[in-house]
Amino acid sequence: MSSGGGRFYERRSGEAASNRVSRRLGWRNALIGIRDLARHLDISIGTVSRALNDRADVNPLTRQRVREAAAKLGYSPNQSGRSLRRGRTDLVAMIVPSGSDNTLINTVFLSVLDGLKRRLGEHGLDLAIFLESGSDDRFGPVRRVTERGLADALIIADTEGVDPRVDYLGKLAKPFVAFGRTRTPARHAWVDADFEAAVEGAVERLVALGHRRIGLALPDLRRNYLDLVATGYRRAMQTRGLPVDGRWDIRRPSGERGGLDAADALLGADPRPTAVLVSESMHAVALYRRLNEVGLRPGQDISILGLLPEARAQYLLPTLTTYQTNWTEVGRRLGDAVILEIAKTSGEGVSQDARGSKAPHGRVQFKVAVEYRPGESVHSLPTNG
Amino acid sequence: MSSGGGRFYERRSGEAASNRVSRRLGWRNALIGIRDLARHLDISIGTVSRALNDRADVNPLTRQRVREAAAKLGYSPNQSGRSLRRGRTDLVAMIVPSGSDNTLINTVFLSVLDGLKRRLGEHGLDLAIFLESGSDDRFGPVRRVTERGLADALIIADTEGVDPRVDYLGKLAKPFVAFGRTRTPARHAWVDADFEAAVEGAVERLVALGHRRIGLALPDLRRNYLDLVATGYRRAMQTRGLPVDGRWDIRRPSGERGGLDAADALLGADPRPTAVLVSESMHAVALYRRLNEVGLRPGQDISILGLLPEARAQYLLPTLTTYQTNWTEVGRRLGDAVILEIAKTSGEGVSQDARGSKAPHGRVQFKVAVEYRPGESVHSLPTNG
DNA sequence: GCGGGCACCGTAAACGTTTACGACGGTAGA
DNA sequence: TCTACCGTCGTAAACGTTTACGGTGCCCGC
Repeated sequence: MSSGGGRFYERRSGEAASNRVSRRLGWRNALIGIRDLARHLDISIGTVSRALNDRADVNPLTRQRVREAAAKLGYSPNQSGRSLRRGRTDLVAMIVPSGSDNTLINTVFLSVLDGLKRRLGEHGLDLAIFLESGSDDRFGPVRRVTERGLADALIIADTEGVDPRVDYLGKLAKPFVAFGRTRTPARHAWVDADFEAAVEGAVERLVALGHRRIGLALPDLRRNYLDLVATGYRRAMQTRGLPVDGRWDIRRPSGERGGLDAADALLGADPRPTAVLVSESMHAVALYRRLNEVGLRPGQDISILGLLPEARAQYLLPTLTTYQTNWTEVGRRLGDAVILEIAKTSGEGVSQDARGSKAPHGRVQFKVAVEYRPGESVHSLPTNG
Repeated sequence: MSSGGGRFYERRSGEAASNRVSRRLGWRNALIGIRDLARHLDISIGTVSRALNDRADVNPLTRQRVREAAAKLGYSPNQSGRSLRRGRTDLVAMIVPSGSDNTLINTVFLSVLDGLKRRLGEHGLDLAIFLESGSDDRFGPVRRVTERGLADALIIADTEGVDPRVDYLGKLAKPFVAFGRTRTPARHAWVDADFEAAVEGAVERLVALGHRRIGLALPDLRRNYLDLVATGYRRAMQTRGLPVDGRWDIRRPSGERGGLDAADALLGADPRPTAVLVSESMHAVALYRRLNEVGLRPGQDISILGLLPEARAQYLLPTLTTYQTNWTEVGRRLGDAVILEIAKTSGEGVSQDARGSKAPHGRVQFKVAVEYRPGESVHSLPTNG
């Protein structure tokens, strides 16, 4: 019964099927296909497929037999065949900028991936990473993935204020989620950190400690979240009637060199700020270094407050006070949003006439909370400062 | 001519083909298939495929026409169909451990990815990331990828001394490259950093500065490269007739807590080492912190030398002297190795009888060089120390 | 005893490509 | 003029799966 001669429907093309497995190229121990499994069980491949896909019209006993045989022989459906037939790949593509310039994604990548991958896995989705080849062409991977049908949905990271990728994907009605907001008028799904809350909280906290001259040093990259931070900062200052001075509100190139420039600018300002908000790790490092050189101590002579992705705050001494985000949570939210987007479009396609009761049309737009992480780099001023 | 009525071979199934595009689920603006392109050009799909795949037996003029039409209509072959037919997916899977525990891969991930992705891209390969679900099951993703035929080759990261994944993949003759060596007797392809050279160079340099009591603090993770560092350290010490003391040669848990433990152990040893090698960022941070607390200064009272992945050495003050690796180069080497492995197995399958002249059977086994990055955390001892 | 319905399962047609094979027309050599 | 050959292209069969459809028994109720 286990490997006896088959029934008519398999003998018909027996001579071809017998060596079909061994004909697969490049495999010493060839993988087993659904045909092999069906032959082994003396059952049609249709039934095998239905059994494994938990369809209703299959004998529970048969289902059990098929399951056990599949486990024993190590059968698992070939993804290419399945994708071709079902029209979806069970793959989610994440588009990330390449290079080691200090962008947001670069510092928090693995944490986000962790939460994201876990959430996707619960829904049978895999994750593929596509790197952009440089800052020049942010468009190639997105087009490649959509045109070749490589993935069911995309996640685009490191969004800019106007990001051609969201227009493209929106026009194609391809499911996607942006990791970071944009200023695009069309509503699209995104997940982001609550930068406004971070900068508002930072200013509030410093003001409570007696600071009035608060500076802000940002990298001069074209990223939407940097604009959010900048405008949030100005609003927080103006709301409290605090001076907004162009000499304290600066943008310098990314990396250590730019950080040193920023430090020089801030320390050279007259009057100079008593506290500085930074958003990039290397800027913080450079600032510490300059302060050290001129004999000033963070948290004693001047306050430094890290704004966002600073998981590396602990490397600095004295410890950097910072607002951080739970990036794993961001990953999970991204996963949820992607799953929802996929469900929405596939649902629309299936029940196109039942348009009244279609899935909720709202798009996930979620700001993940920031949390205050006290360090040693903030000090209080005399109240009559 | 552009969109006129077709020839007989397309009219035959015209009524079915006419709405084939619109039947694809979930797409508002449906993608274009090879059939659409062929109909548009009034050419058979076989010729279109041959033209796009640069086969010889197609009129150069036709090839040109097809190319232009494909570009104009934005056609790109569907990857599922192509994979199914050709038996390969043009995808390389990289298996990485999840979690944010401080493993090697975690600190250098994006840099490696950068070089790797670029090299793969040159050969038309894409990269997918698969995260392991935890430290318990390092096996699931590997099996999933191979059984479902998700990728043409795998890269497994963070190898252990005996790694079941290499046995499994070796037995299946599935192309793979290990990011990190193993102690498996069977020869397999790997790319790794030259840890031996790093530790040898570190000891040599410290000895030249007059140090004799040199300590080593490693995380107690089960990773092969840590064993390499440990044995390399002992050999380097013994070769020079230097004492190897169990109190200076310690393993502590990963992370800051373990680093503080390590610092306490090293500083409490009597006599205590005058120099310490560390391999993990958080250990270095913790060591700095403890030294700071007890009033000792790195590079003045004790030498600290970072061994490997410390791209974050610049965050510490005084700067951490370190041996670093060009991780982008590692990524490139990984890419080369993967490409070679793929070529080898597919070549074997095609010309199986021409076994005498098969592709070179050697496997890439490459140690990427380490380079010395001077910092401020190393000092010299009086020669009669 | 017969018809209807149900549970289960086999059949075959897709999905979008690639590619072995053969066909056709034209050219050159005998 | 016939044959051989070459360049070019259409035909159709794969690749491995899913799924609509129909068919076979069987039971139940009339």
